[in-house]
Amino acid sequence: MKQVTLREIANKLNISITTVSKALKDYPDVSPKTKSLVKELASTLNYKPNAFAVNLRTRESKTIGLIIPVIVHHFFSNVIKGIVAQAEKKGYLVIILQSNESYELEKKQIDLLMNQRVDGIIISLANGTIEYKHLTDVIKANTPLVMFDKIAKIVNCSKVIIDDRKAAYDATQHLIDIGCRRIAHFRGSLLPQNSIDRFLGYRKALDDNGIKYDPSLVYICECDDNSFEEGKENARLLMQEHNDVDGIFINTDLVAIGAISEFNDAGIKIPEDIAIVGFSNWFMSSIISPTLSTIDQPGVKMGKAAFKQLYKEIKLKKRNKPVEYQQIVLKTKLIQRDSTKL
Amino acid sequence: MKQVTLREIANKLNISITTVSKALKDYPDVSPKTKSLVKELASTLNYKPNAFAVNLRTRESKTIGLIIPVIVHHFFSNVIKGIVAQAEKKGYLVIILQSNESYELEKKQIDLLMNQRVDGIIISLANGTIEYKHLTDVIKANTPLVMFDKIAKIVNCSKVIIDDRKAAYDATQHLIDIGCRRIAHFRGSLLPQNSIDRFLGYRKALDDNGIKYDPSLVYICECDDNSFEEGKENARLLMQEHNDVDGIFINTDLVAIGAISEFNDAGIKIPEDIAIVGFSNWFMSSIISPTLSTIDQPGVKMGKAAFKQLYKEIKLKKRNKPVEYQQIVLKTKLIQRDSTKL
DNA sequence: GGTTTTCTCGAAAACGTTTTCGATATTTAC
DNA sequence: GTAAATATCGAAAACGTTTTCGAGAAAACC
Repeated sequence: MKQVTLREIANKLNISITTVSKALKDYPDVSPKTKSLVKELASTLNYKPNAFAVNLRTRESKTIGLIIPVIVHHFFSNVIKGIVAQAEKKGYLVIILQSNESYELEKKQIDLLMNQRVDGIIISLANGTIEYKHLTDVIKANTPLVMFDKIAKIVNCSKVIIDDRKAAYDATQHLIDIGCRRIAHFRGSLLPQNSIDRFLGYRKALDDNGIKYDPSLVYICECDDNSFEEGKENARLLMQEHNDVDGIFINTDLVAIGAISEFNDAGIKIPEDIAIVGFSNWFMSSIISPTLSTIDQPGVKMGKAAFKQLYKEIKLKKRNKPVEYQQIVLKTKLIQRDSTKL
Repeated sequence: MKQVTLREIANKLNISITTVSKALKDYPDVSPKTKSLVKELASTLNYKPNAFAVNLRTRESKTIGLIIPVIVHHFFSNVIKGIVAQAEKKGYLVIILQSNESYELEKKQIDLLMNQRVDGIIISLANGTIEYKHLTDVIKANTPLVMFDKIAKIVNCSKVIIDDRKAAYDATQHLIDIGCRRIAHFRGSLLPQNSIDRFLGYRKALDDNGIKYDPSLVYICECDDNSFEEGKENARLLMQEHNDVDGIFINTDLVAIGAISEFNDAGIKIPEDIAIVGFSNWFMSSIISPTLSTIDQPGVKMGKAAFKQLYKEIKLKKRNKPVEYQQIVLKTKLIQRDSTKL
């Protein structure tokens, strides 16, 4: 039941702790004979180095922290999957925390992770986060930090994102390409940069095609737990207020699916009466009827890229080499399905 | 940039490290005066205890491990959320690993967590897991272990589950109650105990109501990534082979939604022609048309319960008190929606 | 006044590992 | 044969904390 230590092995072989340690790590100044003796005994005794001691001595824990706004979310859970998988490959473990979109919680969690002395932190910001001292503190403490998706441009660190503006532009352009001229937009809440950028992409596409921007065609939804209902609600409003709309670019697939459901019930034909493009390529969008055109937002890839960057910075920092922060922009692509097949 | 240590505080105040440590932890044998001096300096210097050193000394890391088959899954991500939230309340952090339904990976991950010396482990088994030595090893090593949902009955440890058999019984009974007499079952793959139990509950309900069990009415699906397609496929087969069926109990909501989609396309009316009950109460089941009756499987609650039990055992173990393993069975409930409203 | 109790404090060991540096023994070179 | 190079090992410090145990001083008791 007692754990096996270097000392134990050393005693049994009548050699020093030093030599045992070196033998196990293949130091050149240990003879092949003792090396094999040590290794054999270590494996029969099932020796496992005490991580606590190793951490203390080497000042690293082979552990990183991950803070995300919500865990139960198709995009974020894909990111988690990507990070965890990539980290495991490199021998790193991932501690997960959920900020619940709360700035206060996020601050506490950064603190928790720093106290735990994780080797690095990956974070996607809460909507409520508008100050960044807790993040710059991380950087000051020389702990690698990578932000993804919901980032703060001002903070000087590596970032992994998609080009929300371009993606939204593509989506809107697609609607225009198939003949839509009166295009509405269901956008996310005002705060996060992502929904602002998507809105800007939408406007830009209109401008570039000589379509006048009409603010009354933009509907806001909070995109929280009842996104589906918000989609229905906005669809209802839209039908009342603007029966001339022939296309909608919608911030999120779930909202789009709500809208589709409402239009289906109201007997409005998709895409003949109204064409729809969603965002994120949630797997339900290929299942709903009609299937939903959308922008593919590569969650797993994003997670992997975020960890890879963090890993690089951890390694550089360890060798006291300068790190240069990267802004990695992953490609999105439009996936055309029935909701825009005219 | 350098980290503040007890020694530093001690030197600045010309007292011993011991006294500083004691002062910060409110030991009774430190005078109020020095206590306040120490605390004040500690806070102005922004002292944070070195977790590595604390871990080494106290032999605990305030960290637990969690192994699940898949992260991107509505039920499991809810469990993660529950565990992470509850753990954070008690000052514990959670390391997450995904076994990918692979026994080999699961073994390695158990090893990883044990080497990391987590204070406890929560696990939901991979389908591929049929030997349990890696789990009994955990228990032998005196590390608290709690299994949930996909458990191994033989392994002697605490478990958090639902009564799959009863839940399936209730679902089937509900179909019978609303008048169904020829009831099919789309079950999960043969391996995991859960899908066996659900099948048994289905049979029992038939028996108790004097309905003859017909094996040809049971369809198998693997319930992996293309569950939706499996639901459609099974629905197609069912229509060909048994056009007299008037009700189906389906292992998983996503499969059920696939089936609904196929029936909708084929012009078969739900619930008039066929009534359907799903399983797990995925939020889409209240959104699909018609809305899907289902069994509510409380993921967040399960996560919380699992952590609470683990926490108890960690505390007991710390005091060298005997722990008695619990089998916690959470209540499920049938949620009636349109797919069974005749 | 002497003894006991109470208050404060600190020395030191311990947790288990890593790594530096020097010591000894052995080999090689000439 | 001696000198230099190489091969093999171990002592010891260090990482930063926690906790036991005892010491000394001050207060309380008789």
